[in-house]
Amino acid sequence: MKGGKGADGTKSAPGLRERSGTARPRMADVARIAGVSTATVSRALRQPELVSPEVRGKIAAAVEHLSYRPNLMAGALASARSKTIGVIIPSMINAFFSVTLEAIEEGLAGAGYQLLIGNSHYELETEERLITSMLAWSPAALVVTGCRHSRGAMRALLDTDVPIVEMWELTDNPIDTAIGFSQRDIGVAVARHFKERGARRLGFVGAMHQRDYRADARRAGFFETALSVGYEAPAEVQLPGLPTSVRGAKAFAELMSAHPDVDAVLCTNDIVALGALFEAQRLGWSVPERLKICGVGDVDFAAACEPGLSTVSLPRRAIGLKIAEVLRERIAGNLPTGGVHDLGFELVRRGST
Amino acid sequence: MKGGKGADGTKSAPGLRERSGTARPRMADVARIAGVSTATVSRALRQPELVSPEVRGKIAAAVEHLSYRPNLMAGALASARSKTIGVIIPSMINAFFSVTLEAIEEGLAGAGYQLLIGNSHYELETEERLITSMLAWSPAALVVTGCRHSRGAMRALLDTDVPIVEMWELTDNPIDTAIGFSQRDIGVAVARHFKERGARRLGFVGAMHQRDYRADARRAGFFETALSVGYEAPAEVQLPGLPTSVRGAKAFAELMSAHPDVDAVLCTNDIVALGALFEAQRLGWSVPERLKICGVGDVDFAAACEPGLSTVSLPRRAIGLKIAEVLRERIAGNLPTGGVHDLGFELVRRGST
DNA sequence: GATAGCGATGATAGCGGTTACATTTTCTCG
DNA sequence: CGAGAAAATGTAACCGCTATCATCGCTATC
Repeated sequence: MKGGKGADGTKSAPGLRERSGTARPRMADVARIAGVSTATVSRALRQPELVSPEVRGKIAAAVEHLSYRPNLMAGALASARSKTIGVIIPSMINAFFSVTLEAIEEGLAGAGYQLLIGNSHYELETEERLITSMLAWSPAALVVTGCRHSRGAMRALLDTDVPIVEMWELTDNPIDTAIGFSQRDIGVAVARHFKERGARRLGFVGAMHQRDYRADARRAGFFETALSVGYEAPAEVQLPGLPTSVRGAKAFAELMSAHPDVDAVLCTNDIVALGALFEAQRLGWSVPERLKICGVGDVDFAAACEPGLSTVSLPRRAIGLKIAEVLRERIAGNLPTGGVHDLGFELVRRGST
Repeated sequence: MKGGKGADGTKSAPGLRERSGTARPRMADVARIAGVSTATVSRALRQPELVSPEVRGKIAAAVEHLSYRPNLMAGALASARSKTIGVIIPSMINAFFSVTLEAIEEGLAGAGYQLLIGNSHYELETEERLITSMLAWSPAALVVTGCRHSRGAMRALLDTDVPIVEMWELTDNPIDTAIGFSQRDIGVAVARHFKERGARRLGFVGAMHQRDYRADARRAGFFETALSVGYEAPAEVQLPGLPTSVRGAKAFAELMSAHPDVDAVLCTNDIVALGALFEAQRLGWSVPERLKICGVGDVDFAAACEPGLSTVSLPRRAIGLKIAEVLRERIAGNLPTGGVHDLGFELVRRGST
């Protein structure tokens, strides 16, 4: 029964290491019952081909009988490697990262890996803390979001033998392996798209200006391209706080009232864009005729609204699967060298542009 | 520099346990430099008040100098407890669980805990596998979603001393602690709400009928209450596969074409409901006059669309914070006994009903 | 028939900490 | 000032498993 339930009055002296009635079986117990040494049990469990079928059978029976589960920490300590993958993302709420996370998990769970997840909250210092504390678990690999890190984090990442993957961004100079796409080029592509669609004056709704530097890269690409194809600098407004639809709607309204000549708006992500889209409808601007709206992310939802939201589809799932693939190779030792994998993105044109 | 980068031609024999140039410092190194025993170092690190300030200073200096990080696995093995919290959720993509996850993390990260996350994909067998493998890490606590488990999982959960929290659901008979709300009552509340609003004939759009039994409990509450307040059994359609907006729109259209008399629809969640809402607009049904639509979850987005989506707001964040709170107490040993915490939900009426 | 070769298994030293217990140092106070 | 208690530190036995190396039969080889 559950320990710790006070009702029985058993005051368990804190700190006293007591084995409750049925102790969790150890490998030694299995070995004893099967009549072999622990070394053989260990082998039978991790490299069965080294053990004779007969003994293997006895061990399996003992394991079954005791319902033995190896203590992974002991194993990890002894072998100096654990079946754990550390993943650091800047936000758990952001559905984009969740999809990537799920894909990593799918690609690796079968091989018995567990995901150790950390949330950096878009803060480089928090990321550094997480990196060092995750490395203290000797994970089989560590996945971080982005290619920009604090000095301390950089040192820790370069200094370890754990395979490192930087995701959701590209760089010429990866610590080890980078898997993602060019954030900047997204801005470029949308600006060009607006041009093609005949927009006259561009606008931009951003968020977390100083913290989310990936979003900032998109913005930079958008602004530079706008200028280079003949626009004046896009009108801009930044959301206070996290990007939500409600805030997006409000910010969009401000943008349009300050710059009524704007006729094409890029929003930092789809959530914001959808807020803007609805606000536009409420305000009576016809989309896409009078006003074009484009988001980033291609959330499930963008395809369902009316008009459909044009957006940039990101390889969120592909990133995760690729990470899993690379990591499997990497851990198996086949792929000693890192590299950069550009998974691209896709501008999905729907009704809103 | 990074190990494993092939360029230098160093073929590192696999399996050979080699220390790269600068070995990771061990506690013994710190002890030597500080001129004390490892026991003292260990104490200085985890119960500083037991060590004299002077020695503490020397140790801190040595730690700093070597940039020593304790090997958490060794510590966990020796102390039979790890600063790890296992959390099993049925889906990582589902934003609801993500919010709870983030809240758990927020409430616990400060205390140095790491989240070990598993995805059960709404499968009880997968959950069982995850439970046993997570328990093999001796986590400080284990959080599972829901109160229904396979026999094997149940046995494992009852048999361990690790504190267990069942979340997102209530039960009269928790394994240890349950923190959530009544799924069934949500269905009840929405049925009553429709009645109050004068609906004549109810409809229901569901998903994952056989897998997501929590959604099923909502459905049951809705159907039973519908009957008990005088409706005939709601017209129903089930989505094939995961609940998405696009599928929701389609299923909703089917429902309405098969049962044109339906004038109030409960959708299993907001994503589906929003698909339905837009489809309704496309089809020219006026909302809420001709047709009322209600979702579940209160996603950010539900407040932004036009008309606003009526929905049931779930205590997603509150659940996570409560879990963190209970766990902190629990781990500190103050709160030996479990219990059931009903965090309730709230029907949020917006324009769509 | 002695020897090498090979597969299967056992013995055992760690992995890097934690902690019960022993020991030493420092107070406290009659 | 010395005894006893309290505080600070050291000693060493684990935690439970992995991995190296030694050992033990047996068969293949000359």
